[in-house]
Amino acid sequence: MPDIKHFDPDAVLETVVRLFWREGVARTGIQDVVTATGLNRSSLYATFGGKQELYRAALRRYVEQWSRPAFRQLAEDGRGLPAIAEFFDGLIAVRCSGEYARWGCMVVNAQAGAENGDPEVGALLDHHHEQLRDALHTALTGAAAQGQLAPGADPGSAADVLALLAYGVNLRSRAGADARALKATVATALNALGARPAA
Amino acid sequence: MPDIKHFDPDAVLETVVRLFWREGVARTGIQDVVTATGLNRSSLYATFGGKQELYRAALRRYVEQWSRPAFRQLAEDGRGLPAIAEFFDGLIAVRCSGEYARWGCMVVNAQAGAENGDPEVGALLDHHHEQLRDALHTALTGAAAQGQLAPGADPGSAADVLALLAYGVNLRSRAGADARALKATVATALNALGARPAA
DNA sequence: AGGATCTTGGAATGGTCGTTTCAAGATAGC
DNA sequence: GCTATCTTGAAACGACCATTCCAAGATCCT
Repeated sequence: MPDIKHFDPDAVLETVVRLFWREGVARTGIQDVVTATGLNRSSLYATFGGKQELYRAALRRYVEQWSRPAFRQLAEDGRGLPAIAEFFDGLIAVRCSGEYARWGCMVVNAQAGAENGDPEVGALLDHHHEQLRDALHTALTGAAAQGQLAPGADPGSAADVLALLAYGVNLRSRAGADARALKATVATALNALGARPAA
Repeated sequence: MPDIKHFDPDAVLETVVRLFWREGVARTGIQDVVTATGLNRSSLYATFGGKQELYRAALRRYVEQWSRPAFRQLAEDGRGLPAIAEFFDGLIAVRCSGEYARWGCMVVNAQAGAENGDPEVGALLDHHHEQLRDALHTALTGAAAQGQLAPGADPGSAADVLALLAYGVNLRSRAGADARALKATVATALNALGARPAA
């Protein structure tokens, strides 16, 4: 009976993610979405609802597609500090080179851009932070169990430090920070956490 | 011959700083500025120019009034790590309590909000980062001279770490992070940098 | 094939944006 | 007090904003 959609909503949302991620929600108009996706306003509104709903969907997709896999891999990698180093290496690589260079982290961008007021977005930001911290905490607990941490170092506190450090990386990368400099900075932090009495 | 201004441009700019700081430039309309300052559009445009120029002026004033004094005090305090701890304590206090609680840092907000494209704003962000890093570097050099750092720790690299940490504090505070948690996190980082072989 | 039901295209909506314009008001020198 | 020069108030500007509406087109079921 009914007609069927003449486009792939998932592919459209992917395009929308990139728009909001790179430009921010404030600087992206519906006209920009229409132009970038190729579909028209009617289909857009019928499929996703208004702009804010579309932004929320894009933010959810970003977390699902980018943050979650990275967090999962970090938490499931049992090597300890090397796993954390690899996590940051991957982060810096995405942030400073390739297609998404200088785009920063869409979640971090949302956090500072005052683009909220939307309670659902706020909750997502908090949840994202918790997930990051938990993944780091898991990896650091493994590191401690393998004797990779300085004696007396608390994995929980160290996870907090590294989470804030990750935010710093995301922020500075959007401003065009150098990948090598960021890597060196992260290495210094990891080294400090892992420092122990000279044997 | 001419008439004289019927208001104090400096007081007006102070009001504008608070508006842009708290709400962000995207969510603040000229009408909001007019309402908050009490003066009308003609005087606004005649005195400051357009919105972007007004935002730049407000950003400059913020750096001058908030960042610069804090950086100066940090750099001129010769105590080393205690000076850095006090810097972060003051930062967290402003970010989490009092009139400016949950406002974040106006410069950091500008960085993530993608509110640039304006090269002058971009240059200001870079300059701000450099100033923060330099102040931390100076304080850390003093700390190293007093034997407060872990052996082999490089003040330059440590300054990079703490600068990114400060960005993290500014970001999370805007999302409502707890002051005590932030203090504990900073303490962990400082302790890690200062850790040395058990004597 | 017929008809019900959804999608699509494109114009149109009211609202808000930043900015401009211009007459009226205020000041300082003559 | 008169005039030149700036400031102030308030209305008005065109452009863009997110959103809605409706006729036309496409699809599936019977």
